Amino acid sequence: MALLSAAFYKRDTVQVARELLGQRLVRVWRGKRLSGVIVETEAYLGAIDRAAHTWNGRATERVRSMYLAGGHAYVYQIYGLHFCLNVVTRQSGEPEAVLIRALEADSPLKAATNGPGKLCSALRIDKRLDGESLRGPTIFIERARRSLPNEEIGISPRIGVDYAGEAAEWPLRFFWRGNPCLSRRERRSKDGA
DNA sequence: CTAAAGATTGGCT
DNA sequence: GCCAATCTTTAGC
Repeated sequence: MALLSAAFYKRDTVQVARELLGQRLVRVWRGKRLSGVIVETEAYLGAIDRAAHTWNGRATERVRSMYLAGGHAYVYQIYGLHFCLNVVTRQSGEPEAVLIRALEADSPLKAATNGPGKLCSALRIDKRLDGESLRGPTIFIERARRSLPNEEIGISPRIGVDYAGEAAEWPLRFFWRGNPCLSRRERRSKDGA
């Protein structure tokens, strides 16, 4: 399977977040291949986005890898317990990223991957992978299929960013509609979440 | 230096 | 629905 190209990641963050749906995240750990298909993502839009770690131009040590060129990993620890994996987008110096929120795990992976912390635990992703290339030997993303058609992509506000004021309402969460491995169950009501 | 919160999760009422 | 776990980062003084 072909890796997603370097150019794929250097585009508009929302576009990358949508097109990552259906592609396969692969982690090579102790000679084993741990992988799953991406079914849920969120876009984080840099300085203008109060929900993003790089809001208002923040450039602290933690977020250094968000300033790398698109196609690198940004991994951070949350609540002292969990790690979250992000795909850095756009050009170097443009600190935007896509949070990977859920996977549909490939066999023989057994652990749950329906949440950003859970998928990192299942794929053995931690701070050591922060800043790594996503076209490297230990972690990469393969094209597993064509982009999903629009009607299969659900859209909602992002999860867990209530502190972000107006940005908390922005429709920047994308998910594969009806997939059983989403971090939250898809509601059938009109709000489309 | 000190304090508070967090892009979460799992367990319990 | 509510809350604690657990610790790094960040904001504030």
